[in-house]
Amino acid sequence: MPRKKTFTIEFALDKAMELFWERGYQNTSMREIAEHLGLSRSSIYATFGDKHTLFVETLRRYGAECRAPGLSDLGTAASPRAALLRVFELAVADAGAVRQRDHCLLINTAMQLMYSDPEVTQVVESAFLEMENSFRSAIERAAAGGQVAASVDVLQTARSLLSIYLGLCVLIRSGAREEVLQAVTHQVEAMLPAPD
Amino acid sequence: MPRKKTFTIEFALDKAMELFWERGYQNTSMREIAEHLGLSRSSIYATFGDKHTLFVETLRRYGAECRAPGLSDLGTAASPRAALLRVFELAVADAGAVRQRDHCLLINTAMQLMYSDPEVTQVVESAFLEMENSFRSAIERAAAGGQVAASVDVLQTARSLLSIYLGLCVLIRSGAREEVLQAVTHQVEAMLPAPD
DNA sequence: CTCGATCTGGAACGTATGGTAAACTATGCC
DNA sequence: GGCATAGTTTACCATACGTTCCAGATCGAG
Repeated sequence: MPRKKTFTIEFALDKAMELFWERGYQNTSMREIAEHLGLSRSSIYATFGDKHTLFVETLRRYGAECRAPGLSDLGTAASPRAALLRVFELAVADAGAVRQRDHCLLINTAMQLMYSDPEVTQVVESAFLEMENSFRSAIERAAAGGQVAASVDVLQTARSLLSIYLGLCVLIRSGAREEVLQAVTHQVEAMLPAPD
Repeated sequence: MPRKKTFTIEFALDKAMELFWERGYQNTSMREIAEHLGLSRSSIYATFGDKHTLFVETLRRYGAECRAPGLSDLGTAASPRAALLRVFELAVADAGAVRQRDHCLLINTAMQLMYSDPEVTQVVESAFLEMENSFRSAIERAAAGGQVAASVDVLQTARSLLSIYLGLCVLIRSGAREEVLQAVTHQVEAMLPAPD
């Protein structure tokens, strides 16, 4: 039987993600990844094939594991409305802490690789759809629980929240001031009014 | 006196912008730009210095000339509220026509070049601020004219519209379905309610 | 027309990149 | 302890990029 790998695939993907995350696809070279990983390039090529599939793999893992902070709680939280607000507050709060690292690799990718890359396009599209659905079901639960008024259009609000969230990520990345980000979260609150 | 240039700087910037616009900074080579422009590289280098300053120049021109379609009407339109809605409707309408070309070079840039490029950062920041101000004054005028309720928080709404607009651009770029984009524009309408 | 300044085009340079081939090394079974 | 198998490494290749250099073309002034 042969030699064993000195690293796990998950470890490699996480490390690669760190670089893709803050530098983007084009700005990250395989040499940098290899160095960051403490391996030589050939090992990475032997494991993942080429840069593009490594990136897609990374993207899939990101989609499965991370996504927006707080998003995974939407389905289970006792208070769906509070959980919704928390998604936006977390984004804003983390923005102050780590400015350089964008909080949505997906958006980053959407803007960079959509030029003729159907594989990436599909991952991004389905991720956005999943976010929309998470928002939608949380709003539905909140409405059912009497936390938000029944008058809110569930689908329209879910899709608008998605748009606002994506815009928020862009603003964070571009170094927008705290007040701007706060204004957006307040607007999200206003979009989920309590029943009369 | 010497020979005259066979092209104007404005023409060159416009042509270069077309490529940067739909391909991004990293994905556009000076060779492609030269070919697209019908010139040789030396002429471009002689005129603009290097790729980075050419891009910054392009970005400044874009900021000054284009920006979001319909945005320039915000200050002068007879009906500020209609003009506001038009900004979003135009973005959605153009999305169907030319899917590949993003409708905001600035966002594209924000996501790609913010990594350690202070010059670009400043252009993007001030452009976003200007958009925010355009929204704000339009909302103020609409409120003064009785087109929207006095109860809307002007600044908060302006900043939220900015976030929604940026998110809309991301969604368009990622190939979102028409219904999603429509939902967002309807939400914008709802954010600018008529007075009771 | 001549001269000098400027522009243009193409060749060339240095570098960095994604990717590959072959040598080397460790593992587990006989 | 050999030996096959697979992982790791070193060195290399071809390519594409940003940029520069130089010869030739083109214009205006005298």
